[in-house]
Amino acid sequence: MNTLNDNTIAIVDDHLLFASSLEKLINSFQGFRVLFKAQHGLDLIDKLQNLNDLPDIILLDINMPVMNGFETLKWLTENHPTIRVLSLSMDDNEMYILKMLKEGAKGYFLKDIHPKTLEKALLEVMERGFYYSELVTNAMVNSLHSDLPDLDPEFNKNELQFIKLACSELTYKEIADKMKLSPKTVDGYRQDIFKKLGLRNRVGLVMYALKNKMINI
Amino acid sequence: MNTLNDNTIAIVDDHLLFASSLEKLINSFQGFRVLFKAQHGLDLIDKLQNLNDLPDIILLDINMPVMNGFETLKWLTENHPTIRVLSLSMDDNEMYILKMLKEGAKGYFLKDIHPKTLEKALLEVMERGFYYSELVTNAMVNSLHSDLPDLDPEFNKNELQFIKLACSELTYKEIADKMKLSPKTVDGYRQDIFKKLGLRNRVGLVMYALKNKMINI
DNA sequence: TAAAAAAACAGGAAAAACCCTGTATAATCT
DNA sequence: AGATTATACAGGGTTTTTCCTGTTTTTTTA
Repeated sequence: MNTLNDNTIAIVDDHLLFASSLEKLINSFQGFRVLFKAQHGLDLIDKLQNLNDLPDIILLDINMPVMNGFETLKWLTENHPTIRVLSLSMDDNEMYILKMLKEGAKGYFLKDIHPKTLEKALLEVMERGFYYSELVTNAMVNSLHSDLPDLDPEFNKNELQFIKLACSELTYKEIADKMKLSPKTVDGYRQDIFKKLGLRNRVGLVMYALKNKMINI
Repeated sequence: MNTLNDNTIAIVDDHLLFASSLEKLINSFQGFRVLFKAQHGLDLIDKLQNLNDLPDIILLDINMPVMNGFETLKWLTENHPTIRVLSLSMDDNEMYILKMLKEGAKGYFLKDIHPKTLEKALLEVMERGFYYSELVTNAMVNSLHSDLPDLDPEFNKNELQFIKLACSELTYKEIADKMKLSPKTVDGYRQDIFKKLGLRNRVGLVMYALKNKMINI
């Protein structure tokens, strides 16, 4: 085991138990070694800046506190475009997959894959630069013939707050009170958002917000 | 390392990568060794019946396909009450914690705990029979002064189907059509369920269903 | 099989959600 | 400064949801 020539890996995941365990697994792969672990995006940025050694590959979780996988990936492609980022999530949500690929991820895996698959993927990413599982290619193909609504619509602060409050049992009138706005204004937000996202009613909005992790359960 | 006297552990988790990694971690703990892994409850039952050796401890995930953690724990307490079951989840949802403890779990951990904590917990469970983290004791204390609605209300088939459909963009009339029932009957379901769960409106029902994993996002 | 319980269904009414169109005001740009 | 654009807000109507109180029908149980 030539430690010097090993490909180095960083793990970014808030589940310490998972990260620590995965570290052991990866260190048991020939030719790979975990350089460091981080709990979330900010932690990663901090560690990248205080270390003089960059990892070859970053395994990046999506759901994390403080700074999530999307934001982190965006930062990485801007600041360290040479590092290959593989997304490692529990969610097979197609929107997630497409969003991460669009941002420049070199692969997307579910946490239920077999260790051997991960090993193969790591090797392939080092050789070819990417690894697209069937999950990923399917998502890409599907995205071609289904016209999904706007992949990443923008919401301003008020709209975001409205969406959060709309996912509670508050009536729109109560939401308007909380936001110190007229009920009519709030109704305007609702209408704009419904049109932007192609929704029929409030339940659709709640499901949308959940799918896109705009709120936590 | 006396393999014969090691305490044995079974891991039940559908995330193969996590399970395999955790296995390596636990095998590195002194005095513990992973006997086998299962992907979900049914798989566990199968393996318990085909092996002549029972594990001392089972680490049980909650969110799993086929047979989830709640159902699995119920089966275990009925069929193998001597096995100590520790719940290992990503959700700090208080309802989850209480439900699992009520069913007889000897502990409840989040996946973001430190490996050392897990090791300590495993040791303590073997010595004292249980390990209650701060998370768990807090949940228990809170449950004393807040009168949560019915911890585990029962729903019949129609109610369950109604709840699932209510989490979509369908109107109640459309739901009634789908269920081949009168809209008034469906409205009766709604009213009963709202009262049973203390809900104000449909969004509340959607959030309830999500918190209790009655539907998937 | 008669009584009790549960499930299906109704009438009717108030509240909330939904939808369209239009105006005043504030912010931004040329 | 004047034009453009975005934001806040209104009027007013339709649909859906929510809620209350019943009756009829079916199923369960004694």
